[in-house]
Formats: sequence, C-alpha cells, structure tokens
Amino acid sequence: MKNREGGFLISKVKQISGRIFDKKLKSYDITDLNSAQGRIIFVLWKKNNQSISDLATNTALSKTTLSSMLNRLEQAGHINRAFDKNDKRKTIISLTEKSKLLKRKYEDVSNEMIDLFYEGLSDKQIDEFEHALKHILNNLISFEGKQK
Amino acid sequence: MKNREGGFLISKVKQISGRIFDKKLKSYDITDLNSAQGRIIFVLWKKNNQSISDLATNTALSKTTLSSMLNRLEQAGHINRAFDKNDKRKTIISLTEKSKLLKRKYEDVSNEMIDLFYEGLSDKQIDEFEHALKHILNNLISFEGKQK
DNA sequence: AAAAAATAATTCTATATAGAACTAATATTA
DNA sequence: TAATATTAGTTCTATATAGAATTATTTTTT
Repeated sequence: MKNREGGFLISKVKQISGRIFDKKLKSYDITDLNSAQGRIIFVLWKKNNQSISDLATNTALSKTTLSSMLNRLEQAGHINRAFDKNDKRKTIISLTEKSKLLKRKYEDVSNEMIDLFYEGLSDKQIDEFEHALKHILNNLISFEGKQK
Repeated sequence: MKNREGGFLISKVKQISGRIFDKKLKSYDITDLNSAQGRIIFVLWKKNNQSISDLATNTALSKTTLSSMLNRLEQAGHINRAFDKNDKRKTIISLTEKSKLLKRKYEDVSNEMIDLFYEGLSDKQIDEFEHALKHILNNLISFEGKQK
C-alpha cells in the first residue's frame, strides 16, 4: 500500500494558512477579528440567526469552543445572543451591524488567500481538489456522527 | 469567478479529524500522547535528532508552540533535549526508547485514520488530491518565507 | 577585531480548542 | 402523568497555538 499522509499535510496547510490569514487581516486593518473568529462570522454571513449547536455543525467546532469564542465575539460587538421563544434551551446567535460591515473587507482578504492557495493549479485541478475535500469531510462527519 | 472555499473546508477537516484521531489513540490505549504531540513525534520518527527550528519547519508549527509542547513531551518521557556542540544556540531533540516503542501502534491508528479519510476515493483521486495538497503547501511555505 | 545583523531558543501573555461535569429544558417512554 | 432519556448551553480545566519581547550565540559587515 502507498504511503499516504493526507492528514499530516492538511495539518500543515491549516497551520500556515492560519498564520498568513491573520497577518493579511491586520494588513487590511481588521484588527479586532482573527481568522478563527472569522470562520464563525463567515457561517453567520451565509445564514444569520443560528443556534450554537447549528454553529457547531457548520464550523466543525465543539460547542464548548464556541461557547468561549462567542463570549469574545459578543464582547467585541460582533454578535448578539438571544433566546429562542419556542425552545428555551436554545440561544440564537445573530450578527451585529458592525460585523455586517466587515463582510466586504473580509472577502477581499479571503480572495487574496484563495489566490495564494491555488496559485499554479488549473480550474479543473481546483474543482477536483475541492470535490475530494468535501468527500473527505463527509466521511469524517458521518464517522463522528456514528460515534454518538 | 467561482466560489472557492478550500481554506474553510481544510479547517473543518482538520478540526474533525483531530477529534477523531484523539479518540482512536485512546481506544488503542495510547493515553499519554495526543494527536498534536503525535505530529511532532511523527517527524522525529522520519528523522531523529533535529533542532527546534528544523522541527518548526517540518511540522509547520511556530517555534514558540514547539517550545512549550516539547516541555510536555520531555516531561512525559517521549523526547530528550541536548546541546549542539558545534552551535551552542541550538537544542537537539531526540526520541526516547519509550516513544520509539509507540511507533507501531501509532501507525496502526494512522492507517485506520487514512482509511476513514479516503474511503470511497480511488487511488488516482487520492494521488491527485495529495499532489494538489503538496502544491498548496508549497505555495504557502514560499509565501511565508518571503514575508521574513 | 569591533560593531551590527542574523539566528536559536525561551518566557510571557492572550486566544483557541475540547473533554468532563453540570444545569435547565424538552422529548420520550412506561 | 411520572419517570427517564435526550438536547442545549455553560463552566472548569488542561493543552495547543502563536506573537512580542528577551537572552545568548554566531555570522556578517565595516
């Protein structure tokens, strides 16, 4: 069997791109949001008003991680917490105007990042790469789901 | 232009696979090593006796991260620190017998993980995927190198 | 050779991350 | 309906991660 090292490669890509993304955010004067927080805001841009469990699913972070990160995002004025009237256990997270205004700039950074990421790969290669990534992600999600 | 989200997908894959890997390690009775520490030991299995800067390069972690992680790995008896005789600034990290003995078991977990990761993809797809990953990693490495 | 620059590692501080244990609320079962 | 199980969030604790500042050593420049 071949010597595979996808997981190791992914870890390295994640590590370096996080550091680069953080620097790019600062160079665009986004100083009160880092890349990890950006991931959360990003899924809220896609769909506002999500419960914390929804966010856990959509960011792939644990609920406990979100709990503390949302505290900081709330403190910094990026998100609000509200109660769900139909289910008192739930907390609904929504974006503030402040974070809505960040969207354009953040997307510029994202695009710069994506350009760097995929430099030298053809559209076809990128398509196939992201297709494989989604496949892998689904493998992992369904495995983790089964574990419970 | 197409809507790319490779970075976001990679973050999610990294997050979930880390959690799964940690559970698998425990289920194989590897209780004194987690997946993050395993990454460091893994590059030392490939090549023993590396300086911390070398490890930073080969793991894609920052030197400060390594500094504290190596403390814990040393404490747990997995690695040793030694001075470089030719260059007194350098610290050479080597594996202990204990961590050498872990290798077989750790590889079993890795293989199980790789199987899960790539389930449903053909050899050709995996080859192309890892090829693209390496390409992306090189893009990031050379960019981060230029920054300095 | 002395001064300046670069390199290696550490410490300090802040944030990110997640498991275990907990509380409150809702859903399911007997 | 009462008892039980499940679900949603939080807190607590430990580890992971990295930037800034610092010290020691080596290399480069003048």
